[in-house]
Order: sequence, then C-alpha cells, then structure tokens
Amino acid sequence: VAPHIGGAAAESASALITSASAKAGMDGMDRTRIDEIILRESGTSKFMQQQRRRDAKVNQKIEEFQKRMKQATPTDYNTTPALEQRIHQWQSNQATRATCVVVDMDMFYMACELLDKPHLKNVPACVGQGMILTSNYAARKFGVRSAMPGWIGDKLVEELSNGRQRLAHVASNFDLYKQKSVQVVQVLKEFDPHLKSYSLDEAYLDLGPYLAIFLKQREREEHSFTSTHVGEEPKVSTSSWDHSRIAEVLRNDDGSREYDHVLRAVSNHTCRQALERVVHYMRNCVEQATGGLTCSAGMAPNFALAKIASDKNKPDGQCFVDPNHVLEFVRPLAVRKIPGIGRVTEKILNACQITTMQDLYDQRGLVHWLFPPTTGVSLLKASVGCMGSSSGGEDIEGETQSSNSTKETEFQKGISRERTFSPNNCWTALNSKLEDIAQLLSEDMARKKMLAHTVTVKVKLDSFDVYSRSKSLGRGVYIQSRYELVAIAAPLLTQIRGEHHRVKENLTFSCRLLGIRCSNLVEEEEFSNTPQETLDKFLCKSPLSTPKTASSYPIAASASGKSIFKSVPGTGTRPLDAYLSNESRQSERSRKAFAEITKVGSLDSTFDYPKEESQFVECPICQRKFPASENAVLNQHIDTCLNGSTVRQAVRDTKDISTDEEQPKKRHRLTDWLFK
DNA sequence: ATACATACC
DNA sequence: TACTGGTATGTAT
Repeated sequence: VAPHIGGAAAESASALITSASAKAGMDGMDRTRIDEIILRESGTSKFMQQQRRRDAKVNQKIEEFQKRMKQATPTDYNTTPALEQRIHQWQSNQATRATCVVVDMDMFYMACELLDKPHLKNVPACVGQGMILTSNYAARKFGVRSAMPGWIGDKLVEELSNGRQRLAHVASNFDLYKQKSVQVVQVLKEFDPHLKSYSLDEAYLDLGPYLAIFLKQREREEHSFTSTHVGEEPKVSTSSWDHSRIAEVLRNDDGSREYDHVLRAVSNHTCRQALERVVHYMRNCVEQATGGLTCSAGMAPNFALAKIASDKNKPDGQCFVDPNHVLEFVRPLAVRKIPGIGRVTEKILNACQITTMQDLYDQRGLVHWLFPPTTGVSLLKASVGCMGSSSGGEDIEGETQSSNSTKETEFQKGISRERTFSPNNCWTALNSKLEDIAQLLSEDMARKKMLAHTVTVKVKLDSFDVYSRSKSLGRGVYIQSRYELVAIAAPLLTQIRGEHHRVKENLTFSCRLLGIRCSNLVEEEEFSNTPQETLDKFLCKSPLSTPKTASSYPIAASASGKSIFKSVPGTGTRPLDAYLSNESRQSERSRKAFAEITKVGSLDSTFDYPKEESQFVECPICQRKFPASENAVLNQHIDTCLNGSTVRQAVRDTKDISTDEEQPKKRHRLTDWLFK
C-alpha cells in the first residue's frame, strides 16, 4: 500500500524536477531549504506548471499500479520457481573478474575552466550562463547543479550563504572541453584501444587484456628473480611496470586473442590488487596529460556497476566492486542510483514501498508481475547486480560482457537539431526558423554522410507542451538536402499547428522550440554520378516550396552540385532491392522520392503565410482559411484535401515548372503513379 | 509506423 | 524576466 499520492503532503521540488535532486558532492546540505527556495523562485513558472501536469500523469499511472496491486493475489506477487531460476541464471552468467572500468572526469567542464581560472576553485562557480552545465563543489554545497537555470543557482547561493557569496558564471567553451577530452581518451586508449566514450567526460574500458599482459609480464619477472613459494600468491610488485610495452602489444592486438584464462588462473585478490594499481596509475596519467584534470573510476564485473562505483569515491578516487560480493554492494543502494532508473521510475517504485535495491529484490515477484516485461526484467536483473546487458533479454550463455568483442559497426540511429527561442507565434518566422534548423541538420548529415528515411518535427509550445509528428518516406526513399528536409518538415509543422488548434481550441500557436529529427538512417555511398535529378531545381524554384520571403534560401548556390537522392541504400538493408537492376533501381528511387516530396511537400505552400493569426484557422494541407467557428466545415474540407483534390493541382503545377528533358518517361510515370 | 515519455550527460 | 540540446530506447497504439 502506497503512501499519499498527490495528497496533502507539501510539494517538493526534487520530486518535480531533476535539477533539484541530490547528486554526488552534495552532502550535508539542507535539502528542505533548497527545495523551498527553488519552489518559491520558480514554482509558478510555466515550466513548473508543465512539470506538475507531467507529475500528475505519473501519479495517475501510480494509481493504476496500486489498483492492480490491491487486486493482486499471492500468486501474482509471489516469486515463482521459474523466476528464481532465471535470477540464478543471470547471476551465474555474471563475469567472475572485475575488469570493466568506467572513468568519469570530475566536474569536467568546470575543471577545464579551473585550469585557467584557479581563483574560482573555492568559491561557488558554474559553467553555463542561461542553463547550468556543471558546478564546482563549493556551488554544489548550495544545491547548484547541472540542468538548473542560472538564476536559480544565483538565488540558492545568495540566500544560503546569507548574502555573503555569489555564484560565478563562466561561459562554456566546448572547444576546450573537446580538446581536453581528446587528451584524456588518448591516454586511456593505451589501456584499452577499444574503449567507448559516450560523452566528453566519461569512458568505458575493459582492462581485461591489459591486466592479462600485466600479470604475464610480472609472472616472468618473478620467475627470473625468485623462486615462488608453493601455495603462496605472488605479490604484486611495487616497482613500476613496462606500461608502454603493454600499450604497444594492445595496439597491435587484433582483438581475437583470448585473455580470460589468464585472469581466471590468478585469484580474485591478485586480480584486484593489480587492477587497483593499474587504474591508479591510469588516473595519474590522465592528470599529467591534461595538466591537472582529475577523474574517478569504478571497477566492476559489468559496466553499470562500474558506473555506479565511479561515483562512490568522487572526486579523484576509485572504487572496486568485488565480483564475489556484488550483492553486498548493490543491496543498500537507492534504486535511483541504477542507470536507467530516473526520477519517474524512482517515484513509481517508491510508491510501491521500494526504495533500495534490497527492497526491489525482496519484492521481485511483485515487480515481475507489475511492470511491463522489459522494464521488469531489467529492474530484476539490476537487483542482483546484473546490469547493462541491454534490453533485458535472456543472455545467451557465457560472460561475453567484457571480452574483446567490441562491435565497431554500431550505426547511429538518429540525428537531430532543435532550437529554443523566445516564444513566437508568427507563422512566417516559425517556418523560417524551421528552415534554419533544416539547414543545420542537413549540414550535419552531409558531414556524417547519412541519409534519412524518416523525418520528425518537434514543437514545444509556450506552455511547454510538446508535440511531435513524423513522416516516413516511401520504400527506398532517403533524403538529406535541406530542401528535402523542409519539404517534409514544413507540412508536419503545419499539421501540428492544425491539430493543436483543433484539439486545444486554442487560437494561438506560440512556440518556444522547434526541432527536426531524422531517423531510419543509411550511410551515403560513394557519390552517385547519375544525371542530376530535377528535384533539386524543383524544390528550389517551385513556388510550392519556396517561400516568397525566401531570402533565407541562397537559391542556386548549393542546390546545383549534388543529386538529392544519392544513394542506393546499402544492399541487404532492403532485400527487395535485389529484384531491381542498378539502373532501374536508381530511377525507381528517384521517381518515388519525387513522388514523396511532391505528395507531402508541395501540399504545403510555405509562401503566403498570413501575417497574423486571426479568427481564422487554416487547412493544414492547403492553407486555405476557414472561420474558426466552423470546425465541421474545416474538418470536411481537410478530408477532401487529404483525398487528393489538391494533390492533382499540385502535380499539374509541377509539370510546368520542372521539365526533365533527359528522361521524359519518368515524368509520365511519376504522374501516372500519383494519379493512380 | 507513429506519438509520447523517460533517461543520460 | 528567466528552465537546454542531442541521442537512445521503452511503451502504447
């Protein structure tokens, strides 16, 4: 039975926003006081209102959970032999040696700045002007942390220091952070050339191979010097070892060698001692190489545990999780410590009386029954320290977790750009912003040589309500240029506005953020030499997609050189391709792409935006205006519109505009297809 | 395939 | 006065 949900209890900021909750280095501070200040300063803001609405939804979800719990019978919430069996299985698949290492730089951005500005070391300071990116420990004492808006940080420091201190703001300098990050990674790669880093300030290493070579090396030394006493573990020598030699071996290692047996041959204790030494040395190297940046490290049999451990002795410390005592490490942890359990899941669990991992384990039957399968399983795996092995599926035999099987070929799933601005309801301006974003995104995609099959537009209103609408293109159609992006994105934006007006019956569409996301990506192949499609010109010149106010389009400029529908996406991604010859594939693709863009893009004239939002609403498709009061009429019209009357008109228009002399057949086929 | 929510840095 | 940006993934439909 859960405690009060949204009852009379005083509202707490930390329950509403992550930037108010505790973080490493925030010990011994007055959370109540901090909460109070945050709520007072921003409690009525639109942002906070939105957080409350979200929180209400979470509470609703919790109530549903509790309803189900009340109806539950012991058969539902008791564990079962099958579950016990699975849990046991996870545990026995756990690696027996702790070679996973997570290196986490201490307050990275801030630390980078402090190199330059040592005078800020002991006064409250943060990086970031509007939004705080990170803060030093002096500031954390007052509850100032990342993701917190700057002015709240100011208030916290001012008030909690009784006006004696002020929060110093340093503008972010990502070039510097990137440069420092490169230095760090360079050093770390000597210890594991296959390391992964998911952000500028942390890296995931498997020190298994390094350790194996290290131990081998030492073994040889010991042999040549002393005769080892029987039954006695050889001590880890206190002399320094030949690091550069090991680094070299690793550099030339093709990753196919098996090191596991070496580590299994030595005791857990020996392994630990060696690892602690290596990691200590490694952290030292980082500090030297960066001119004084410190980091913390966690060592564990899997990366999630290592990640948690890296936080334990922050800053400038390290923590080892003994594979034989994982449960002792895990059980006392608050559920929130587990990567993947955030503010919301924590709240849900807490409502079920689960606050620690011990609770989670004790309630495993209930959890398994209550949560959706993937979530439930990953929670339960976590409860016994088995984490990170993605998607909660059953692990196929063996502790592949940390061996040299680094899959290099992971391809980025999506790419996006979004921008926040002062709330704006001018349709022309919004569309122009959308085009700017498309431009940025297109550049990113070109740089990364990727093409997208799906485009999503994201809108955040003044109220902080978020909408997203997406469109997947026809089979085999992939796009990149900003014209294409705009051709798809602009109508989606129109659609969002239309639906917002319909649903909320709200005439203003005041927007504070626009974003475009591309997904279902494929890699661009070598430049295609097929004759230039007319699409580029079409998208560029056609009044259907070129705003009259189009100073933002440097028209002829970049539109020429490149074909838009460049590549045949990698063979194998879509087997059906195999049925088409290369050439017909190309034209097929272009034809479909053209159709796609025409179908969607041309329907939305980005020109002729009404200057003011009045008592009229527009058809999201053809932009024709209708009296706001006549909802039925509009809906009727939209249906007609969607049924294609306008499509035909649009296509007739394009016929005159873009003539394709080289391949007139295509045009026929295009129109045939469109008219269907 | 689409929309939305959650999470992480 | 004022609350980010980029990516991945899970859930529900």
